[in-house]
Amino acid sequence: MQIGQLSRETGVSVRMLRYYEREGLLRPDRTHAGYRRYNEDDVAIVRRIILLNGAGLRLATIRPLLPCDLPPDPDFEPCPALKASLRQTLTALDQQMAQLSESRKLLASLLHLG
Amino acid sequence: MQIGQLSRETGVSVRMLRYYEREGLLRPDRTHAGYRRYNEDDVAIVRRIILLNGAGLRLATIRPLLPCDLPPDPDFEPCPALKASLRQTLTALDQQMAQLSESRKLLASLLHLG
DNA sequence: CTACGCTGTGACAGCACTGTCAGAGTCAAG
DNA sequence: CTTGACTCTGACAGTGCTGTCACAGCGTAG
Repeated sequence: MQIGQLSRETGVSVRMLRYYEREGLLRPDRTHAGYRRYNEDDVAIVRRIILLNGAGLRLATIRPLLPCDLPPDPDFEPCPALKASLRQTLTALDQQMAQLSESRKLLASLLHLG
Repeated sequence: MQIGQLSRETGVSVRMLRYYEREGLLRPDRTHAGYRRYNEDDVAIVRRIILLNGAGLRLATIRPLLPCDLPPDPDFEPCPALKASLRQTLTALDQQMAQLSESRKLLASLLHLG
């Protein structure tokens, strides 16, 4: 499929899909005319990007974990450095969730919602 | 206290404390020489900013809820518009927590942590 | 062939946040 | 008075993300 369709299927703007590629998160084939061609794996990748990026991870953080654990490679084993980085990301995520929970509490109290 | 001490006490850079003021989140008094003077309430406000901003709320979102519910005004009642906005923020926070939880799950699975 | 919609690239701009630097005033200690 | 730490303002820069615009090529339908 070409970029417009991928955009419609994922809700990500064409602009951002090209940006993802520039940042090394997508590597679509090209037609002879230079048009990007995406496949279903790319749809899955974009959904994963949306998920992770929406959780506050930056694209550079997401990049190394994109080829992981997709259908073709369920037993993917990240290299030690990546695993360490993942653990760190996980810890940061936990901290952020705790902070979010605190914020939620504060907001709820402002609304007298207990 | 002056800005340097507030910075040390909160861990927020002097630069950002001035930025908070510019954005209307802080309103310190000034000495005759123009130096900003902060009090203990300001420390509490900055901590609140850190909490909310760290949870992804932007400063403009935080601004209207800062004078709320601080020691001097435990029975603060936000105006209807603000309450609506708070509810909206709360919903967004819940969504973000759900997303964070999903992301966490994904990351954990990549680490084979169940 | 023409028209229209899609795609390509590159540039410019904006937001929210953050750092740094320059030039000048303030103030307490020696 | 001099020194050194602190403060003031304003400007410039950079990051990460996002939109928009201009100009050009592609490709299909009429």
